[in-house]
Amino acid sequence: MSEPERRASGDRGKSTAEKPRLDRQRILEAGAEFIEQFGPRHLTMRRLGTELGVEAMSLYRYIPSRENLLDGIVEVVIDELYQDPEVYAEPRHGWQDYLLRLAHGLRRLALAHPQVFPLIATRPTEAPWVRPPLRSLRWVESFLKALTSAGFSNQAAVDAYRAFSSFLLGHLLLEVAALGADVGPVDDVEPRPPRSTDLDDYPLLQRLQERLSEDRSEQEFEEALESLLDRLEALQN
Amino acid sequence: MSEPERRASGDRGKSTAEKPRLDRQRILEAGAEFIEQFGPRHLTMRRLGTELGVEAMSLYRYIPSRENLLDGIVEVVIDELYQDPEVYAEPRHGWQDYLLRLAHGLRRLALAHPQVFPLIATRPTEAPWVRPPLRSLRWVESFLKALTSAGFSNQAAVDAYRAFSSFLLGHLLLEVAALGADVGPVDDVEPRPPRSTDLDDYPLLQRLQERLSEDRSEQEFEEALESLLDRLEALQN
DNA sequence: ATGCTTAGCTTACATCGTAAGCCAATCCGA
DNA sequence: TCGGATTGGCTTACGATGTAAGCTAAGCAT
Repeated sequence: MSEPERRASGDRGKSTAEKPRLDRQRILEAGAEFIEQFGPRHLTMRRLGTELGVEAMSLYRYIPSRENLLDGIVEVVIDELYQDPEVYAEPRHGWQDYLLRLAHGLRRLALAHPQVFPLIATRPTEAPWVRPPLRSLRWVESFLKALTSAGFSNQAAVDAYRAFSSFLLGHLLLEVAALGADVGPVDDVEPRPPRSTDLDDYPLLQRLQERLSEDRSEQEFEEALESLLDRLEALQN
Repeated sequence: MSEPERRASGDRGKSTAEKPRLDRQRILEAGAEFIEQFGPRHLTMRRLGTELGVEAMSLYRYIPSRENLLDGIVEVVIDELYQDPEVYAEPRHGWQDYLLRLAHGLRRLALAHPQVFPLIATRPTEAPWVRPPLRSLRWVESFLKALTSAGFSNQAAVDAYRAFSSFLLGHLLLEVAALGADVGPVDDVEPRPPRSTDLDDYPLLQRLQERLSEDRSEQEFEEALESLLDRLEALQN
């Protein structure tokens, strides 16, 4: 009424626009920020709406559901790992260097987003053999490539991927929990129907899918346990 | 009206009573069972009520809130570890034996309750230095006693506790997730105000509380990472 | 008998996710 | 220039949820 037309004049958006228009990316980023500030539990459609100066239902033009919103937020945050110059950079100095960078990158990510990290760590992944927190097909492919091309057998590379995931998950989840993050059941999700993924862009994944799907949890557990005991032995006395 | 008095006659309850009366324990057990069957996401006060043949609000006479209900369920399930004869039994054959039993006991527990385990793993603990999944004061005390009396220094015992927790959490959480359990944010919780706990019964905890509260995540991470890399090196070629 | 206590029920409310439909502003082809 | 189509956000509405408040009937002790 009183306000002279807001979002005025023909110059579309780009200018000083105090209300830059809604779009999926903006929503996801706002969501990530919101969670970091208040914890996932407080992220509701209505609150995120008001945060963006908009009604809750407006979000649904860009986001099909709250579940999908959370998935999107996780993706957005994970994507930072690609922008991390310390991590991205072809494995120049051997696989150990690669794994070190990756581990440190993920730790940095977790510490930078302690509230989002539990989502990264516990939300179902797009395929059952993709394990958090290294939860994108791209990273799995990258991981397997680094190891196999360093002389690991396929099986060994897969085993390494699993061991690496378990290690990161356990340590980082406990570390952010200690920071007071809302680790605890954040939000419940139905086990997802395995969205049959397109592996065209991921040759290694395609080739190793079978092996990746095998259940070797028992052996993995026993081996890691034994190795842990060895390590602890060194602490004795 | 028509029904001739149910829960009849003076013989109080013990008999054939098809409606055995409500009490906290019974509610928690029903809750655990319910979660195991349908996943935590579907556990609502009303549904648990009907499960017990009772209105939702009746539960509140025994349970202050849903949060507390989940806590109780976790406790009930964890308590099974004490009943496990493979685990409980004073550390007869040295600390390694003790840790092996404990690890296997927890794994058994996780596999027996894949839907509850994520709660065990991610719900906030009663003190910040109690780390899931070994999340009861009793177990921490027991753990520290086993190690210190086997010659570990206090610091070493604490370090061992942390390494052990991370190991179990990572491996077991991923293992039950692979079983299709609702790992993903199950239910969100406010970080709990550290309920100042009574440590009178736990002399070691009392003595080591300071050390247990120190933040050594960086070192722990680096050491475990290095050890993991060593282990993976053996897989190469 | 009388009043107290107990255990479960009824009602009510705020908040949530989201389905359905509305409406004004913009865009586009004539 | 215009008039329909499209777009983007809003309004309303519904069922589910956790839980506060108060009720009531059965059993108890006096």
